[in-house]
Amino acid sequence: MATIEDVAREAGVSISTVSYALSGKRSIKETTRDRVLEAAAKLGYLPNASARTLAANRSQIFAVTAPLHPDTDHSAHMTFAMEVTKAARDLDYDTLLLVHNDALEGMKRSAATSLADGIVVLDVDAHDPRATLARQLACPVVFIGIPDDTAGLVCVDLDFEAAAAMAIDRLMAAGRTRIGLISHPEETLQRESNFPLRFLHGFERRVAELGIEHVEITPPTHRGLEAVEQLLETMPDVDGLVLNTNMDVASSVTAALALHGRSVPTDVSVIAAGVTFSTLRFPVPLDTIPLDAHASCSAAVEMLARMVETGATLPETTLITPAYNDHGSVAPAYGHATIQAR
Amino acid sequence: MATIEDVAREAGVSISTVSYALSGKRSIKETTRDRVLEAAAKLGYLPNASARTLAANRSQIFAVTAPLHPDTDHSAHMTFAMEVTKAARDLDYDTLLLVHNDALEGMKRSAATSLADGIVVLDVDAHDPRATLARQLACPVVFIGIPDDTAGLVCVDLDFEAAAAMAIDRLMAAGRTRIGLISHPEETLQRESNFPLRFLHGFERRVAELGIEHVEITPPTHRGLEAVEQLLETMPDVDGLVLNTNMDVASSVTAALALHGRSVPTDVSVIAAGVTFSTLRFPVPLDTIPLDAHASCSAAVEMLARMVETGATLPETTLITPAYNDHGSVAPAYGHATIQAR
DNA sequence: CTGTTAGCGCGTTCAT
DNA sequence: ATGAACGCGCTAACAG
Repeated sequence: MATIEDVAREAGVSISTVSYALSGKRSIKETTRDRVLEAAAKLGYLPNASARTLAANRSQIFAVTAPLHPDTDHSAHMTFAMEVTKAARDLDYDTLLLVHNDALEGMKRSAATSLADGIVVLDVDAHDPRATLARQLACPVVFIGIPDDTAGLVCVDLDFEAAAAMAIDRLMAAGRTRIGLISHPEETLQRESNFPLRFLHGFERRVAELGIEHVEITPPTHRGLEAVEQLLETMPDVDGLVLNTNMDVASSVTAALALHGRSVPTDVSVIAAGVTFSTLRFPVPLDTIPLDAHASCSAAVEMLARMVETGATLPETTLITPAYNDHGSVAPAYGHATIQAR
Repeated sequence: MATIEDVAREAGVSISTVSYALSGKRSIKETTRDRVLEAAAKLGYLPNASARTLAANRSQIFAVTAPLHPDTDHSAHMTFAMEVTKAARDLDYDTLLLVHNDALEGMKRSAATSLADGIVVLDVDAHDPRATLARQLACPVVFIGIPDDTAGLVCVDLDFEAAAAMAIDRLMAAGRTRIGLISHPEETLQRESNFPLRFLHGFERRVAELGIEHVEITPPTHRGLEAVEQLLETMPDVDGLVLNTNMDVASSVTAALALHGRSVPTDVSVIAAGVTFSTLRFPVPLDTIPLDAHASCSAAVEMLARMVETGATLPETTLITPAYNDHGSVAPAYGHATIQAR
């Protein structure tokens, strides 16, 4: 590969002129800059990554820890990893993938060896050991997801509690007063994956505030039919349903309800909330309060870059306000005046 | 962070002694080595990644290009990315994720800047532009998957043609003579994703050799029910079925068949072939010819490491022999003597 | 068996 | 506006 020296010789200038011409960190006369740029293009010059890192004390690499659990929703997982990577590239960073059994050691290693300039933590549990570690590391860390104790951490995520409340309010506004929630499987809650818990809390708080009849289902598996049957057993006259589940469950709920004589949205109005997938291709599309991976990831990555580049200290927690996408799966209850929900 | 010089001072030896004591690249007296190791541990010393890379001309990083298409099976995709990363860690390499819109440019960049020592290419198409690029790069590249033109490339993958033949032979051995194949959706074949094509070829060649009645379904969507209905329309008396699909389709096939009065394995014997998922938790587990991500990825990564470390030139194509996992979804046809299939 | 030292390629300070 | 030179932290060739 061509080195900066080759470019300097080709352009008939000194090494530092090349460096500055390319980085723009100080002004270079128009004509000489052009000559340098031309020479660099001609030689296909790209600065050696490690030399640049060593000299600048910056690797332009973020490490990403994304543990894979048996109950992990691969699709959501992949979406987040990809969105982080894309957002990072936009800011001229590459991303290093840290795997599960290497999560803690990997974080330490990439910080201690200056492999990475910053770390992105995905799929956060309530008592995530990576939170403890992050507090000890000199290296900037951003969590996409929110552990119970956020002291000294920088976290970004959808406001799941607000999303749950929003779902309930929408159903209420349509006159739905017997509301079910199908949540993530027991296994996921057991390990204290935190966003389903936060959604649950938001749900419970809002139904308590409003004094609504409700029931929560945490199915033992990721199967929609079982969940619906369990729901109907507990609350046969359910008329509003909130889904905080993966796509498999959500996509089969309408059919499962039909199997038991309930139509969507007339008998049961349904909202999918805090989900990464689109329901537009479902036989019956569902109103959705999206978990927007792009929004979370680009916000997180931008914060991380700012911490790395300016040494900024950022607010502990950034909650993303939920949005509502109406696809017609919520209808006024029989005899209920239509209320403009907003 | 502590540097190698700190360790040298702490241990009372020279810098190079520390380097050699830690790398083991030349013999050091037992007692001094111990002193060095102790000092390093005490200071929590880890060599600076970029300094090491610059000096050794080796980054211990592999780049992984894993494009995400609209029809991508996220689960399989994630599995492969993770397996590559794990296998790489086992050999002391980290992995850098290259995203789709950055695939070609990312490969060039990570090679030209010496960011990566090698590149792993996933999800290979028949006419993959990354193949052309790989031939021009000085950097070692391994394909997990096989493009049409493998000249000058190193490729590893399951022998999908043999897997298809094996599936047919098993069904034949059970006296099944009217065989259906449910393949990947049209969209996937359109973009010439190569492993479904290779499976199709293997299937077609084998049925031609044996003169078997057969039908191939490439469903427009990823839905099992439609695929089965299409199959039964074309071949109502199908008695053997090969599934080269994603998990969603495979998991719903048994129910779809039941809906149309066919039982597994009696009426229709079923084999899932070239699939990454397990069918053990299906209501009716299926005989499986697995696409073993772990096997492919660790083989590929080991080859890549060998190319990087020894400069070895490796055979173009390594096909992994398919295995057969019997779970009872293939039964002898009525009136057919049981034949020992092996 | 161990120490000395010359780079690896680039960013940046200090001169000019 | 430009150039010379130092140093980032480490590996490996060379010298003993």
